[in-house]
Amino acid sequence: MAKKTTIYDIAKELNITAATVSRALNNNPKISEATRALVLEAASKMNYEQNKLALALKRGRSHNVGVVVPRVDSNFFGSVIRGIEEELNPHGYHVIICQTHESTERESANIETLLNAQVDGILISTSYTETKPFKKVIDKNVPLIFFDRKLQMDGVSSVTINDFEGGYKATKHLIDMGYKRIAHVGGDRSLLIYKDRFSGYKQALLDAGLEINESYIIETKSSLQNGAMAIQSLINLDPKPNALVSSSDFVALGAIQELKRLGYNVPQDFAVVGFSNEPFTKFMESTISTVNQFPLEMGRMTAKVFLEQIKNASKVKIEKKVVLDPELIVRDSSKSK
Amino acid sequence: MAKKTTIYDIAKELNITAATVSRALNNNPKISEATRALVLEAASKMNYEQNKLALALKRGRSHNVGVVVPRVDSNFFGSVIRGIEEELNPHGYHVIICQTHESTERESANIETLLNAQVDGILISTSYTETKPFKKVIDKNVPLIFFDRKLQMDGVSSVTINDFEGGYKATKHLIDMGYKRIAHVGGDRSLLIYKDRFSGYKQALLDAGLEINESYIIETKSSLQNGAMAIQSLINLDPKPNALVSSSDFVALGAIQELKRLGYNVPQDFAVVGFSNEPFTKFMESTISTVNQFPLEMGRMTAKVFLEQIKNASKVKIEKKVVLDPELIVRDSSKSK
DNA sequence: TTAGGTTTGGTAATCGATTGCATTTTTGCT
DNA sequence: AGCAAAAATGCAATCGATTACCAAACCTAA
Repeated sequence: MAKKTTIYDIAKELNITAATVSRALNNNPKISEATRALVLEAASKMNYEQNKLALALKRGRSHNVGVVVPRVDSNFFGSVIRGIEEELNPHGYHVIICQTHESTERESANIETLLNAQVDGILISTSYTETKPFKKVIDKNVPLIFFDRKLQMDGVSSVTINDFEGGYKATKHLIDMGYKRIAHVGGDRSLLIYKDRFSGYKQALLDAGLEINESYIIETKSSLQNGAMAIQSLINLDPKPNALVSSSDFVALGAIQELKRLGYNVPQDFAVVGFSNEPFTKFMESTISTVNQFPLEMGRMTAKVFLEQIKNASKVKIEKKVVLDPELIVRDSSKSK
Repeated sequence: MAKKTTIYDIAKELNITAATVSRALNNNPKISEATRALVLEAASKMNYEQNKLALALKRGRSHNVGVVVPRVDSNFFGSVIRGIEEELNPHGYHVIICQTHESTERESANIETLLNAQVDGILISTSYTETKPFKKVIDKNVPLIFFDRKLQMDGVSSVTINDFEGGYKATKHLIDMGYKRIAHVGGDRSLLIYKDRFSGYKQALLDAGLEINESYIIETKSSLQNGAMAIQSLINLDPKPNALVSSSDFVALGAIQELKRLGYNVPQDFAVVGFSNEPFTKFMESTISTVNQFPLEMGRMTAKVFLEQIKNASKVKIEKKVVLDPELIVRDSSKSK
């Protein structure tokens, strides 16, 4: 039940004022070495520790930053958070995590609570498609940074990967391997990341002089089951596709499993490329080609952009767009025809 | 740059005192309905929001809890954190995450910073084997709860799974399937979880009247590579084992891959059971038997124990040990002989 | 000796909210 | 109308630290 010692306790002990104690502890040059030594000794003897809450109230900075993600139990977001943490901790910042489960209501609620917890910044991978909910953050002058799933807002920085390039590379790779009837199974295209990956897919086809077959294009949520279902409908088309670019590793895996169940050989009869480089894609017996989004780097970079923004708080608002380059990882599921 | 409005601003606006405003906002019955209405209206008009920092300083409670884990980018800890979050958020608590990377120095540093960030509790999966670093937390009267990787400390609650039972069930399952020469590849046994899993393994053998072969027992860190290496050494023994219980899914996978590379059939020639139910274990073409630790429930339960502890803060210290029952999940890697 | 400069340390306001106690206003009752 | 009880609000301290401004004490040089 040790009552915490404050600078007042130390002051009383030494018959000086709290102001002196504070200055001594903060290496203020207006304090003589003699008293400083006394204070430091008393402080350590009394197990003094600065109360960060009081400091935060005085300074108006909590040294906490909020991170909002759809979920924390996926490798991608887990790694991003890890990157953010590793970059921010050494600077004395703590990371407060919130999950939205892709619900915009929850996302709003999370932002709300983070704001009045007085966080020094909000790093978010949003599920919103409109900027309205973020106006308030801007108004309060709280640094806001998007990562992965961003929105286009003036004066707001973001760290993303080039999703267009990711979609393009994956598709071009399949084309280069000789596949010509390439399907696309992607996520909700009202989200920029999915829209961009899709655009990359289309562009790659166009650049190769291949035509875009609307019936080859499926929009669905990321899950094994939806991957299987996608195959079921694609396989009935005439001519049926012989390759698939997905914006999700889970869809890719579901598709591969279904293809095998139906007796197709992957990649000979049907090639598949996923997206995100989830761990299981390289653990499979027959590994899955995918696109690496460098989540650790994304997290680190997001944190760096935040720190930069904090430093220049007084100056003009800066808008920084960092776009990481995705890496195509070719594995068994698309290796040869 | 909207300067935040405080209760003083509202007070000035209405020509009353801040005390009245505070009471009105807190539904204190000493305030007349008339003024309360006025205050509420002014508050919403002026976009008032309570400054939690000031509140925290006054109350001595920050409504933040610290969660310390080896890492956040694994499915197991990610899920535990998710469970904690989901349970704690509705009660107004925020979760501050720290990673230790299994380093005890980092763990100490994390505890230190959490303490002077004035967290209301620390939930931790420790890498320590001694209780000394936690004395300070106890002294400061900050609720401390261990989960998964715990230490035995008087008056400290914990939420774990029955690791002994997990090891026992996995081993007994292999025995029931007819395997008699069962090896064990586990983690550092100075950590309780690994020691217990190992004990379960031994007990299952003893109960079945099988003898314990010391050369079948390997202690190593969790990784694919170490799994492969374990197989390399086990396979040279005479008589060579024909099954393996591991305390890690990664070791199990590494072992399976190496076995296949060497031409063995899994599970006919050699059965394998892992531990933790990592996602990839069920995504593989040939799935991996494992032990489910119910991480989401573990997280939720840990949070509940914390909330309970907070509520009874004034009363005697309570020590609550929650032990979840692990579930053996039988899959391809051990299904038949 | 004295005006003026340096050190060193103290005083008191501030950050934003809560709350025990005192005071004022209102109400109710005779 | 008079007055005690009840209701509504104000005053000021508190949580723990920082810091602008002020005030001693000491020193220096003419």
